[in-house]
Amino acid sequence: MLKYVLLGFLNYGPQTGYDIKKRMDKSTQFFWHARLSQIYPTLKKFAEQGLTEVRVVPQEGKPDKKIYAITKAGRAALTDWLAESENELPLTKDPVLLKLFLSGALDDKEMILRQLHHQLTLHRKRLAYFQEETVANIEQCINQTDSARESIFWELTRHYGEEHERTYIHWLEHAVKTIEQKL
Amino acid sequence: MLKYVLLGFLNYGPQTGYDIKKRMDKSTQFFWHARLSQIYPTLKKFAEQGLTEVRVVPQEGKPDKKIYAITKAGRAALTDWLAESENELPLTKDPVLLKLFLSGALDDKEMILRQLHHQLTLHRKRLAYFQEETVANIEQCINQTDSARESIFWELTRHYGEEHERTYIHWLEHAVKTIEQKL
DNA sequence: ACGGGCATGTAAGGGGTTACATGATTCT
DNA sequence: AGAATCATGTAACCCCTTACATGCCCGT
Repeated sequence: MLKYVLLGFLNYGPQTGYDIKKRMDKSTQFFWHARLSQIYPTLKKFAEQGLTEVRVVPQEGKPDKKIYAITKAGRAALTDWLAESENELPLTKDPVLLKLFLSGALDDKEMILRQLHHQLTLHRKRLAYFQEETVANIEQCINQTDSARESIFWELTRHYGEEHERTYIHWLEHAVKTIEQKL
Repeated sequence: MLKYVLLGFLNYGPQTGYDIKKRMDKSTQFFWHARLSQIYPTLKKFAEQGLTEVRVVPQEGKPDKKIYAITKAGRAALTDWLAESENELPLTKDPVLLKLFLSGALDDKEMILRQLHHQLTLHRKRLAYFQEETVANIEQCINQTDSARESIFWELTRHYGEEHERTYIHWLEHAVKTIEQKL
């Protein structure tokens, strides 16, 4: 899967693995992410498969830059994958939900409430992130690269993030109330 | 992490790995899941660590039943873990969001809309599942095992599932409209 | 007759994380 | 003075999935 994410980013224009990582951290971070130690080897394989072409830019004091550009074959692989229908729902693993589910094993209701309040803080921060930083990132990207068409999709996924966080926060507030009253 | 999930289920009462798997499929399935091929080896290690005690019930035509019971040490390990605060937000990987984010690479808007409609079908089914099957499962479990206290937590996580699906569906509907209009 | 439930496991491989390695420049 | 940014990678390890292996009983 990472394969296609990388092709997807290369489709915006030629860039290095390091560049892709930075962009990922600012955009797909919350529904897709990867480390450099996974990105570099994956990119390396692309050349063999004819999905990309590489230009090496020598540098001093740093490793040489490897600028990857997507090929026709690469673009074809990407669009094929995008067109495939997704038949499985994503199987999230959420330790917080899991802990709450199993919290019958805890006698101390204050402990559970502390956990939930802590989560509220984290999710409120992330909601703010989607409402501020992400909006700014998208705007900046539109200005720099003239990508009105793409921006529709970026905004849609950003909006999902915002709505998701809002729902999570409401639910946490509801959970706090329920536990305070019923436990 | 699976370690604690298994301890959590064993805390409801002694049972086999097969039993745990069945219960998991009916309850935590959507925020935590595992295969039998992972559950069995993990349970096996517990005995060595003194977290469980095993009773072997001979059977014919089937492998002998191994009924695991949690020990004091096991319960302590479980409650310690439950009390630990979660500092990371769960990093979901959602291929649908990812594809939509990268859909600028597709010229054919109908393809994108088809994908979204397909997702709507899947999520509506799952919403119904949370509203029907899960409710029934919880009720059945309360009747069978006298677990009013635990049921508060089960209902809270079920409720999360319902709200999450509702939000996802609303967002998909919004995405469909946006693409129909703006693309 | 065939599929599903019961009940246990092993082995191979894929995907991902963590740790290690290098080294100049720029910001705080 | 120390951290962050730039820029690449390798190696060990862990978690998880997929495939394989066995075999009876029950329902349709």
